[in-house]
Amino acid sequence: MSVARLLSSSQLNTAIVNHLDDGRLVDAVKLFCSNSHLRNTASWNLMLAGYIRNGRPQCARKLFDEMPCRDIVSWNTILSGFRRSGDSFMAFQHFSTMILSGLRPSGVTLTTMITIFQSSNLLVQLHGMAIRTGLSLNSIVGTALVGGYAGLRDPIAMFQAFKDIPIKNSVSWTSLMLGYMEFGRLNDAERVFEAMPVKNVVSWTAMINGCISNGNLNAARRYFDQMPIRNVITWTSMIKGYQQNEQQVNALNLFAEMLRLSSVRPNQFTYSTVLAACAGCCSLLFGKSVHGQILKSQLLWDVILSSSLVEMYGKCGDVDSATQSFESFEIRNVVSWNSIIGCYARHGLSTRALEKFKEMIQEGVRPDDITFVCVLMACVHGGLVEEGEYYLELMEREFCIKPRLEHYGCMVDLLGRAGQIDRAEDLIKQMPFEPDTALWGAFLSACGWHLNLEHGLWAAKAMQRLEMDHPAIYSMMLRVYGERGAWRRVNGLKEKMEKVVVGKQMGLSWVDSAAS
DNA sequence: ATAGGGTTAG
Repeated sequence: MSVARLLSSSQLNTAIVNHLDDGRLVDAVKLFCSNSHLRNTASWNLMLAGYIRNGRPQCARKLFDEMPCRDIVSWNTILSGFRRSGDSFMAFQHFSTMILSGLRPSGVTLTTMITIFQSSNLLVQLHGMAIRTGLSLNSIVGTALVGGYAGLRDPIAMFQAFKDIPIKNSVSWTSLMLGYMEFGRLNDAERVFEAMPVKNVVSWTAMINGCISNGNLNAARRYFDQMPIRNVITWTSMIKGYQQNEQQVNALNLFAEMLRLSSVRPNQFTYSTVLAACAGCCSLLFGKSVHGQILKSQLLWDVILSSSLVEMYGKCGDVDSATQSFESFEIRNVVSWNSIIGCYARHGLSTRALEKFKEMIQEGVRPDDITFVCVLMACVHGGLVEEGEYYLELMEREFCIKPRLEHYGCMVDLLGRAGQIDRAEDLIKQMPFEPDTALWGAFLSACGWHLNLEHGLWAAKAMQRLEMDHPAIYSMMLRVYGERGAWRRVNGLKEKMEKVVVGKQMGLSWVDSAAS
């Protein structure tokens, strides 16, 4: 760093801005500290914003408390910091202090507060304050109110807030459209979109995402094809739309089309979506090629992108590459750990999965509910009944995670496979959830495997009452009756099977389908 | 210097 002598406040501030824009927070701090004689309020505000932009809310607060004098920008900046860190209580407290100190809120203040307290009753108070101070005439404040009332699930107030915006631009229109999308009112959203005088890429993309979140993939694709200009966010949204609707091949085709026919280049967001699509259809070939593309593109491996890669290799059955990827990334979080533990669990490497879990705890990463699904899955595949019971108890006692239906499902599977049908049934009876089809299926398979007619029938009847169906019902019964030589009942069941299961997905293996 | 609309993982 050069040590040129700074002569004025504006020189100091320009130098701070340059450092912050280059992401050199430390240098900005040094400059700020070593030039205390040149500091003005703007210098303090710049540092405040710098800390917040770099995700250091605690430093920002300390600086804010030490400031000799605070102007409206200082208050607005610290409020935006509380928004970033999701601390609405502190935001409210500081806002009150500011008002009580006699400082008048600006449009920025109200906009920030509105976005923090959208979907809270405080919104109405803020709206009132905006009207009293005349700040509701500010288009940005008005647009924030539209989003706020959407969050409050009040379509009438939302539309009124929109009408009250004196000069509506495409941001205001898009907010209104998104509001209707959130209400599931696709027709109203489309009407607003049609009426929008100027549409840009963002409005089009918002429209596409709205269609997707309302489950209308075809409409989304129509808008996608219709729009004049698509950017990387548009492409990623559409690809993600296919991916989350289990249309992995369409997702991958669209990605290929993006590379081939457009000049838009993928980013981290695109790649993590595409990797999820590869994982979803177990396409190791495509996944490896995407991995190569990412390496060539020199993109940064953020924690999301890297865990998508681990997940892709894990789901595509390449355990070694999953391991290698996981170990090679410095930044890891719960999701990355879950991906690798889940990978080992799925592939029957129970010991390795449980070792990874212990390693994760040692590294101080806090497990979540999904971690324990993976851990229990590992116990199921290894037949580790005692370990499973231990972890089920551990998750609640040590980590305050209440077992969900999925965890109970694993336990039923675990006990059932071990032949402890009675205990599995006890667990079903005492758990605080209604069993789903998957859980009954696991239980029934266990009954079939262990020739336990009594419990199997109990489960089959329960499923019938709930109008659930599962191939395991029939295979269990076939097994049980067949084993007992009750061939007449087997034949009856086969007829029933044909009636009930025809047209639905049967539990046929590839060999069965080829044989028939 | 601070504010409003669109994208990512299990």
